Amino acid sequence: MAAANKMNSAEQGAGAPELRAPESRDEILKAAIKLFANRGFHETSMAEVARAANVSKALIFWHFKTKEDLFMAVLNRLLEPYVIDFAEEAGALGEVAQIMQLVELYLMFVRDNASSIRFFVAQLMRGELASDALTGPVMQLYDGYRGLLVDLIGRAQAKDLCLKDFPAAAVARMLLSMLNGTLIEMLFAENANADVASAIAMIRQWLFGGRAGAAKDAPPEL
Amino acid sequence: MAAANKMNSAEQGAGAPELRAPESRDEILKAAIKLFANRGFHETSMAEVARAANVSKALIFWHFKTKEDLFMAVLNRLLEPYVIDFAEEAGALGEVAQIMQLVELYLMFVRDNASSIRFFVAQLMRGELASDALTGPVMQLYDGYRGLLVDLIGRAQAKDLCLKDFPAAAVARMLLSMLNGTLIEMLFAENANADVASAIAMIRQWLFGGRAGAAKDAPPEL
DNA sequence: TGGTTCATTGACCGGATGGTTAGGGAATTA
DNA sequence: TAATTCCCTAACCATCCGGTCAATGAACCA
Repeated sequence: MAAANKMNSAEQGAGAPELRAPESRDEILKAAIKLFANRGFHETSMAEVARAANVSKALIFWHFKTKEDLFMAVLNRLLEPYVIDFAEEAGALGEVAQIMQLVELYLMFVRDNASSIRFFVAQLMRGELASDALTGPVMQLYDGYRGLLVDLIGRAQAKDLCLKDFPAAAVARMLLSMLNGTLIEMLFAENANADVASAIAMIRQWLFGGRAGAAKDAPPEL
Repeated sequence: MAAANKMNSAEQGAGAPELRAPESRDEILKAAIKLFANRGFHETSMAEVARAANVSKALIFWHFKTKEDLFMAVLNRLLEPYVIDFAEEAGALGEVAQIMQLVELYLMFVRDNASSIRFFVAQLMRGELASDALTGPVMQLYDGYRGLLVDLIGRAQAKDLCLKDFPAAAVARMLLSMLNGTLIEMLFAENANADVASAIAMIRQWLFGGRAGAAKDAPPEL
């Protein structure tokens, strides 16, 4: 029977579990990601996706019932790297080191996923589509991150390791504003790498300024 | 001759200098602003604009040669309040007071123009159209603001009135990141007013923390 | 061998969209 | 009054878009 030899030529790699269609579906997804990401939903036609993926338009509709289906698939594919467990990432270090590690995590994540983040923010901005399918996961991630921050900052304040002039929630909100501000700076200007280290240094100084608190046990390694 | 009685019914108000057509053009512009702002360019059809402005579609094309022409007109109209001379706004106060006034100016401006700013950011994000017509003025404004900030911070540092652990340019960049972060927080969540005062307080503490510098001569009045 | 499923396609369809055109009515001008 | 200009419209047009369909070849199954 010459078993297990379905695919025609190229290797199939680790296929997603839910689909059978060999590789065209993936080709379509890749093309759609590129097009949707830098042209948006309404500005991208199915014919363009088809052309970019070297398939017929009808095949796209065979794989995905509708254009919005395709868009949702793209969205979910792009959302995959966003499943992060921040709590797990920050080991059992001291509060100060954990906070700084979260800061670095945020910045490095932004740097490494700049293009999809730009896409998501643009998408979030104008609620045009997928407002629920996007805001859901994104907000969950965001709130988790902020929760961790508030908790850690609160504990650091209790130990007098960290700026105490404002309630932990306010400090956390401001820290997030700094991070988000740096994010959009990185998103707009393409000089990503340069000022990340500087931003980290200034945040550390702001949060733990005078205190002789925990040493710099987590070198940035950017 | 019954002079000066052209318009049919409603008062015409202060007409823009460059156009003759009585009021329909303005009606169209107003409708287009609303539609473009919260539905985007490609998602807004000329028929919709026509319906919203209570005119025929053809009239729009009589006033504006093409859809993109209309969009540019909308853009310029929305850009009008953005012609601010920051240097003039901040009078001859001390450096500290001037910096804080710039900060408040930024935040209040964002609060008062939230909707058009959201539109601009969304537009800037995805370069789909008008990338030049927008980035030009916006960047000019932004750079002017940052320039002022760098200068003032530098002078404040020289007088030992302000945080000196980092070069003025870096401090200014971080301050802008904070402001931009607060901006996007205000843009996404609609709780605008609440945390502006808090943000201002934290920025003041960050910049002029220990120093017994200039008094709070400019009450926020938010 | 013949049937069934899978993967794929070119051709087609109704609808919406940006844009045009020919014309009408009111005011101004001559 | 006649011609001209300005403002405005209904009707039209070509094009493109999302989506459907009938057909086709290849692999698998009986």
